[in-house]
Amino acid sequence: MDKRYQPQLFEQKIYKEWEKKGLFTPKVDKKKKPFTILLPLPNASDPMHVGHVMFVIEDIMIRYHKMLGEPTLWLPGGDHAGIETQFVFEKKLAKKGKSRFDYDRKTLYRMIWKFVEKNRKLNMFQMKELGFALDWSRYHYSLEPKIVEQILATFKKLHDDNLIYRGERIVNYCTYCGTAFSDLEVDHVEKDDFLYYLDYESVQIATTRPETIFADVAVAVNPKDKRYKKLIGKEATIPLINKKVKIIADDLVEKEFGTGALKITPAHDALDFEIGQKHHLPLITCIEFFGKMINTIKEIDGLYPKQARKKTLELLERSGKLVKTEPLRHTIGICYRCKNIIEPLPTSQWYVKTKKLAEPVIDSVKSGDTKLFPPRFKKVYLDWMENIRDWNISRQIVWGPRIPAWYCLECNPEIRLTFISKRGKKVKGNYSGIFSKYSFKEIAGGLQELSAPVEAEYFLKDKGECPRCGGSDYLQETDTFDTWFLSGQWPLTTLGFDVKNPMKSSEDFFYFYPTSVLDTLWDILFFWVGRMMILGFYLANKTPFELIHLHAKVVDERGQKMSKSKGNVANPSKIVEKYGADALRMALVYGIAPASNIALSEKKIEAMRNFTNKLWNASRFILMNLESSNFKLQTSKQLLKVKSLKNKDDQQILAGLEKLVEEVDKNLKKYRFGQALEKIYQFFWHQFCDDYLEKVKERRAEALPVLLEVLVTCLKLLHPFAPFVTEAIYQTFKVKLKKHSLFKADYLMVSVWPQKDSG
RNA sequence: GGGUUUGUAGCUCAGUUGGUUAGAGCGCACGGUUCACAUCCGUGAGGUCACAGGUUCGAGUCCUGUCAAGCCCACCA
Repeated sequence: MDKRYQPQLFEQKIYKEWEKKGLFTPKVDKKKKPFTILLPLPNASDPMHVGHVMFVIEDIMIRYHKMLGEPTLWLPGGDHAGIETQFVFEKKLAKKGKSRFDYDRKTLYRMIWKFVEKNRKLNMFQMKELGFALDWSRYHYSLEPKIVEQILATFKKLHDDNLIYRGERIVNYCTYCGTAFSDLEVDHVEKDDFLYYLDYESVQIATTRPETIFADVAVAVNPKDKRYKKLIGKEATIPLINKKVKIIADDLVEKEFGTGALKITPAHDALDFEIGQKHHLPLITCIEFFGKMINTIKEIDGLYPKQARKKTLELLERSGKLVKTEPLRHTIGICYRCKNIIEPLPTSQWYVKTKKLAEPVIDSVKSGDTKLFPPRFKKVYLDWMENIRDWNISRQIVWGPRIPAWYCLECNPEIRLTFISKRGKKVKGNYSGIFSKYSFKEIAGGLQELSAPVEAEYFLKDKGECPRCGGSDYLQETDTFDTWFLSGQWPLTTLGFDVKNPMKSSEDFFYFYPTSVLDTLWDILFFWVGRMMILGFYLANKTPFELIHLHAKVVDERGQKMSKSKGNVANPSKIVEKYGADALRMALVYGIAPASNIALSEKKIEAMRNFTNKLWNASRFILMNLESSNFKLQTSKQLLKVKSLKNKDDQQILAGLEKLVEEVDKNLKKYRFGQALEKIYQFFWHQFCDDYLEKVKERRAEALPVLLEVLVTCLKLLHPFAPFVTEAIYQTFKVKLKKHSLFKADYLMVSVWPQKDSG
């Protein structure tokens, strides 16, 4: 053995061997209950970052259960990650001076596909690099045909069950990304802004968005507000355009805020939209989808809202309608991806009715059929489920499967189309306005986007003709599915569930579903876990997992979240290269409490690297003694039964070992991985090396059985945390002690977990 | 506004159901090259466990309040 442990010499070699021997693939034994975890599928848009290394917690559980002799499956996958990926790709395009608008959707899709394939392979390599005991023979990708086929069937089923509808309402629209977002995808930030008091003649209103006055359709006051009682039903006048609107009463209006009178702009504010619906007010738009002003006045039209605000204020001031300006700190919604301000806009989107679907989920969590760890998340999870809103599943991007609905253009002439013509010219307009100039083939070939009015008729099956008029000029919806619609069915699709005919699902499904543990970052508890449960119950009538285990976020030394923009993202491959995978793995686990943030520092990784070296050298010491003594290497009969040893030190260390086994076991069962590792570290380094090993130097030969017993037991306990170095040492010993009972298993990875009474 | 978590050594954090002198890693001080390891070994300094009350024979650990920080949720224009 070398003087130092050099991970580079062993890691890849050992991983390949494990893989070759099929150790990652569970042996299905119907008499035994399997232990199953689905890997939270990494986004194929990006290489993995250090946060992903937290999957090591899953690896620890998997390896532990494998050593307990359970059929153990850890199923890997890759996610096409719709918006995320398209966003990353568009940034790449931008560097080349291009944008998504330069390509028709087929071309763009193909380009992204190619880009993603590269990253998918990189992701797989990185997971192997970290030693993850994933069953690669069951790997799935969210865009593979079988998976997509299933999720389309789910859409159909939801539709047949009347749980899908199209709705026109205010959505969170990012004019930069060009798509709507669900409420979950909107970040909120505090911003110092101003509150402007405007003179509407009969009444004064206060607003932060003076540029939207052109789309006002009413002014609302609280019915209990004495100041305005007399004005209800009267009129107010919008400045600059001198338009008269009604003053209405609604208790959603806060009396205390501003003047207590609220201008109602249903097209550009969610609250206003709600009030507008209630009072049957019209919808006037003054900001279009690319973020520019329309339907205003000639000084403003065509400007972006920011400039428009400035200009509007200027004009208001000049006309004496700007009464006063107050500073105001409030929160605004921004796009979680590009950080631009979210524009609430009215659009038609596809929704899933979620209220009913959430009921069995709530029951399951309440009754404890599905548990959460740490348990404190139960409350917030239930809270979200109980107040769930309908789920907008449509996204206006190309990257992902399109919603399987078709529109006949003849039957829906008001459909708005955007496409690139044969001559490479971008064309926009309603079908009714352009059908005479462009053939259907030309439109379909260069199609970028279509936008159908909410009342448009669609059909679900691509039959070859419109079921209504029999025509063949129809186009598929260009909206794609929200990524979570696909990954929300991950436990079902990857295990071979058959949506159309559940009884015909694959054997894997019946054996492994529900899975044992779902471990993930709490960031996506609602995004992902919530949807998986909803769809799991809806389709399979069972929870997808028995336990939801939430792990922590990795932050830098100063407690800052790792993000690219901060430039503090650590590259796991680089760390592995420098310190070894085991060191990185242990650095993320050692001394952490469940679901609290983890500050990763280079010092800590170094400390863990030193620990792997300590293991290595203690082993080297034992091996050297083994070789220099008269120890018969090939037989186990020569060994004394460790239990019969009389020496006090021996007894003490063995008692300590027994206690350690018990404690590690207890901690692992309670998901206290940090504690478990700390216990092993302390025992091995200080009790075993510093103390016992030093003491027995004078009677090495005699102590050999004890040394071996303690070493192998520690290797086993440590294996889930540091699989490589432990396996490397085990193999080194195995070569010398082939027949020894401690080295029966071909690989430490599949050896038997230490039992309490084994000493 | 509602919810939730955290506040323990210079730094990053453990401390499981309340039980003897409160722990680790890193850092710091001093001392060690002997045949496992300088990625090492030994010795040591350093904490009124945020603050104030309470329960208890006994509290870092349970309860109440205060202060501070973080996170999540929410339609304050």
